Amino acid sequence: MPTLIEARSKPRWERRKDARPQELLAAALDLFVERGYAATRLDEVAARAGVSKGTLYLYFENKEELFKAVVRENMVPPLADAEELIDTFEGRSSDLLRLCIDGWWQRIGATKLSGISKLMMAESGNFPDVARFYHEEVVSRGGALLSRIIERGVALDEFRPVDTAMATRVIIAPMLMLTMWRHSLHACHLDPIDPDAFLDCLFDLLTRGFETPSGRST
Amino acid sequence: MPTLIEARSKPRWERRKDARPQELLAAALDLFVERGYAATRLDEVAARAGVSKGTLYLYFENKEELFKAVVRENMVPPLADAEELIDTFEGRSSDLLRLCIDGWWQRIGATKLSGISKLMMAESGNFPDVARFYHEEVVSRGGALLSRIIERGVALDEFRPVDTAMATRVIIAPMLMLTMWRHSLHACHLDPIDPDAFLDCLFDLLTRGFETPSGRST
DNA sequence: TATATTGCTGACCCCCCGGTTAGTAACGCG
DNA sequence: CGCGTTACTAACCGGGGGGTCAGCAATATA
Repeated sequence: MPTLIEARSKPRWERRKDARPQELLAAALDLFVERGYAATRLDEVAARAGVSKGTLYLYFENKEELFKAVVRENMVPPLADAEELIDTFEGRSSDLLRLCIDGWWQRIGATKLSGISKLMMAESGNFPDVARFYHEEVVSRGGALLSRIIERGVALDEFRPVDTAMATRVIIAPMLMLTMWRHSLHACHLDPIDPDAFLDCLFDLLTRGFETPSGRST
Repeated sequence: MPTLIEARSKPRWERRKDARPQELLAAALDLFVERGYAATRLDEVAARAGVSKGTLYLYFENKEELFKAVVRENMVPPLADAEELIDTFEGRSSDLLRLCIDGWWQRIGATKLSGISKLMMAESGNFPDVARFYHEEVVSRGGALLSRIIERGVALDEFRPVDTAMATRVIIAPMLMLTMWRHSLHACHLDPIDPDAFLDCLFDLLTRGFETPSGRST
């Protein structure tokens, strides 16, 4: 209950047209990650951003467009950076692979952004339009990125020749799975897992599996 | 619109107390897998089982109990069989591992049952009670099962000594991930994947990664 | 055929949520 | 200070879904 003085000094709300979109996107990211796509209430997104639901609709057409904006804002930039890295990297392919895995972990896996991957795996079936968008913007680009690393390794005779598409998936699977665990059972304090140890174990397994019979790459 | 004759010969509904639970469970399994937990409508479950929603509530307390019954009916028996197999198996541990992976694929991974795993990964965060139940009944038992195989391999000097808990997860992750793909993006006709090739690739990687320096296990 | 039993129905309650809009209050400008 | 513009709010709408229950109709029994 505001006193008369507070009521005079502070308006009930402010006009901050420029700041709203970012604040709404941040609130939306938090809630999409916490609850998933379907379970996120736009009322709540607006409230967390300090505005009413009506305001949200001034800046975003609907729930789906809000989600797309969240993805574009957060998931796409790291991908672009990784593409840049691969273009310019000089050195052993296994080092490049490790660099990308660690980079992914630091910028996505370990952050709340990983919740977006989990959300898409979980709900894409119920929202095919969103799924298609996410596949184009994120999945296919991320996959292409890993494939290039493997092909680079094979071309330079650092990796034995493998089915690139399949190897890509075998690498991605445990990484995505790690985030799934952290966002599902792990979130209920069940089955805690040490991410660094897991990634070490994975990378160890991969280098042993990919290395050419002739020369060790680690 | 039933004619008079049809109306006379066929009652509008039948009393089939014994058959209802199974039919409801089958319908529920289908819909939980198709849509997920939250998005499954009990009206629709009842309709698919050929009864009204009220009838569903005669046989199951509520949505959560219905889901638990589906899990108990479908997921638990295969686990019990696998435990039996491990108890009695005599032979190389890598063969036992492959047997269990293939068995899982045939009885769960390749069937709609895999949708239950996917569903739990996707929604356990929003339904902690269900998550706890699923963890106790399925996750912990399945993990223990794999751990026993690895420990057996290490004890018989077939596998190099590894962190059992971590190795268990590294094995399970791609398997679960395979089912996730099949139920999410794959369901939208994006990124098709060949499961057998994927499992072969995984098993190949695992045997290379686990084998002792001294003797090959394949 | 008459009666008792009970498996089953379908309408109903109540809350929730995506999306809309009439009106209001903050603020720039003269 | 007063006025016009507009960013913002709050109340509202419509459809949907979990859960309930009074009553009915299918069967068992005689």
